[in-house]
Amino acid sequence: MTRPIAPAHRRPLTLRDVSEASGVSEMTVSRVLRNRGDVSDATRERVLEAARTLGYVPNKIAGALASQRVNLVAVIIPSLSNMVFPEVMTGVSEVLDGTGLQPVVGVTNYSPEREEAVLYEMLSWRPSGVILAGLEHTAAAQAMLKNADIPIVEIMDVDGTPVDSAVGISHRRAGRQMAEAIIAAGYRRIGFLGTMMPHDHRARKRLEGFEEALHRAGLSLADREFYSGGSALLKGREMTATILKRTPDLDFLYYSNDMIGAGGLLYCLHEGIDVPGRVGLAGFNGVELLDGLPRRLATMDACRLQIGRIAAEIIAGKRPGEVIELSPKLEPGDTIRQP
Amino acid sequence: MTRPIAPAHRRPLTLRDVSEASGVSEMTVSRVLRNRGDVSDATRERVLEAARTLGYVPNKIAGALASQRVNLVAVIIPSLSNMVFPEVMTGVSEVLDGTGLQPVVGVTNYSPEREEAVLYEMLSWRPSGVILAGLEHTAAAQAMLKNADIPIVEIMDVDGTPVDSAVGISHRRAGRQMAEAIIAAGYRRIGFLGTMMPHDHRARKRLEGFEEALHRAGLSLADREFYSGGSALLKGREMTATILKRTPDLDFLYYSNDMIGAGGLLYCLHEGIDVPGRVGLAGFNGVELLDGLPRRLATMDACRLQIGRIAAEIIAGKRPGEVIELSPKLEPGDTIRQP
DNA sequence: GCTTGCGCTGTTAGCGGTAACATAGCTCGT
DNA sequence: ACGAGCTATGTTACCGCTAACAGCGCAAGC
Repeated sequence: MTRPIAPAHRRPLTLRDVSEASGVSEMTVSRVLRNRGDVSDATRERVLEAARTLGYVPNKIAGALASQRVNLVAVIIPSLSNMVFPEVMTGVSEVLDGTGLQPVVGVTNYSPEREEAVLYEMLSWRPSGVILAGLEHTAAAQAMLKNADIPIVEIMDVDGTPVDSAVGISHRRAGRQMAEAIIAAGYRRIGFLGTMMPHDHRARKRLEGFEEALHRAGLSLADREFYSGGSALLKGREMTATILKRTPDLDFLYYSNDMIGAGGLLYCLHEGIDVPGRVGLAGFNGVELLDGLPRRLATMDACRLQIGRIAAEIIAGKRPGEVIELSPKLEPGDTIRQP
Repeated sequence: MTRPIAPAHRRPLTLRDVSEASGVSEMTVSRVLRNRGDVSDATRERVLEAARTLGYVPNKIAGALASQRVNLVAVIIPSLSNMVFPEVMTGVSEVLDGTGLQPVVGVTNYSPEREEAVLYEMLSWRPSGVILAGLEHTAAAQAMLKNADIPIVEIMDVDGTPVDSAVGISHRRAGRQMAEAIIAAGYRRIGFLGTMMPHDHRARKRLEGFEEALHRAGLSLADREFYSGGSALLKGREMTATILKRTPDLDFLYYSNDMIGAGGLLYCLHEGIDVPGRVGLAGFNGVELLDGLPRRLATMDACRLQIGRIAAEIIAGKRPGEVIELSPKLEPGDTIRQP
């Protein structure tokens, strides 16, 4: 391993080094590097040249402390591995890119305690704003958010009371709408398949809305099956086999996410089960993956990209903070009978 | 909403506020909050109590400047949306979790210029280490890395010269091994399907190794098909249709990643093509998704979790820096004839 | 010629912590 | 009884940068 080529005992470069190398004051160097204030072209060139040849990288820690400004936006999400949050991040980045603000991601793995810890850590860097998933947080986290005195945007969900702003969809309503569509299509023996995560409040709310609509129609869930961990596609396959064996007369399966729904779809196709005639299927999220499946799974778009964009716009001050409810679109695909 | 105990026109809280509230010096407060040095239990309690009721969150900016220590590790990767880097991140987090170090993710979208910009931004926060994907960087990025005087780990690939340490697999060798297995299984009319990204050096190296092994066996690629953007699963499906129409006598399809490979597999199954009898298939990466497919796609594990772990161990100083080549395991699955 | 105003550059005083050292009050051994 | 050796706490001097203001030289105005 070659330790970098450089004077053995290098002191890290500072503005002073650049200032000495270019024969101007540190302040002038600072102005040049930040493009702030008037500097003559000649001086500017000399400074840039010196900075470049020295390989100077400004110290944002010192800069932030002195200016009381930090160009960071904390983005706190439950997981990176389920295709939904990366898309939110895309939206956030798109908008933040032009503003000089920089997203910093923290992952909680659906643990409220971890969320609290990540939030504490992030706030200690004094970011310009916080975007975080969900409306449910520990009391301490809520208190920190309220105290922070920066824009806070809670995303994905609007069923609850935000600390400051919120952008998302109503998962209760989403569940309700899907149930209504299923009932309208004539299905009656309906099963639910989902995760067991106690802290996935959005999945919970969808299920609540779903059951509520069923009850209103005089129906109730005929069976349900839960999982945790593992390959979602595989789990979807397995759970579908299990639930259909246990309750053979089910005529619809509602999955809490598209990935397990896709597994279920592949299972049914493989088993030669008539979809959507004998059994109808629906998932949730509208992930891109579904486009490649042999048949298009019914699903509901969660507006992820747009949520990311709007949240970032609020943080960037391009838009007033408030509660913004987006309307997910039901995409019937090919796995739900047309009534 | 209960406004926490705090004045309307709140000045941000500092150590001084806590020190005044608890009647000790700022230094003592600092010691308590960092668990450093001796503090009597009575004082500690008083300070913690004061900090808690005030809702004080330490300012790491000031702390880092004063102590010249930053507990951040920059992790710079090309993309979050392809299932491979999230797994690397998992490995990194697992190891870093116990160390007080914190990963900060930057995404480059496979653009060298963006990588350079992200690196500059990250280095300006003076992290304790850098983990970044690949061995190919702009000259300026290389220079920054060399100058940074912190541990640098380049991950995923070992075919080239690292700045400092490297952990990964040889993609040339991986391509070669897959070709050898395919040839040994008796396939002769081999096609390649992959991305068009000019900056995906690892995919490029795999293809080079693959073709090299073919040539050595007196063969060459019978056809090839490229794509960019869109749903990988769908693209895999479409490209497979295209290439098989154009060159109907192909008896093997080598995909540059598992996602398009899965699309191809679904297409073949749907078309009733005998896999692996009439056509064999193989992908690359060993993504979890494949577990749920109707048939297991042949692939090669890229050791992503382990790469993340080892890289983090090097940064955390638990392991000497060096070039570490891992050996990917060929998983023949069900889509390659057994010789 | 002397002021006025502008363009450019420098000086001073922190930002909110922490390292390093200083000090006050003890307990002890002898 | 007294200094050594603790423990618990305070003091001082920065860390590297920027806000705010001060100053200088020079062209234009009168």
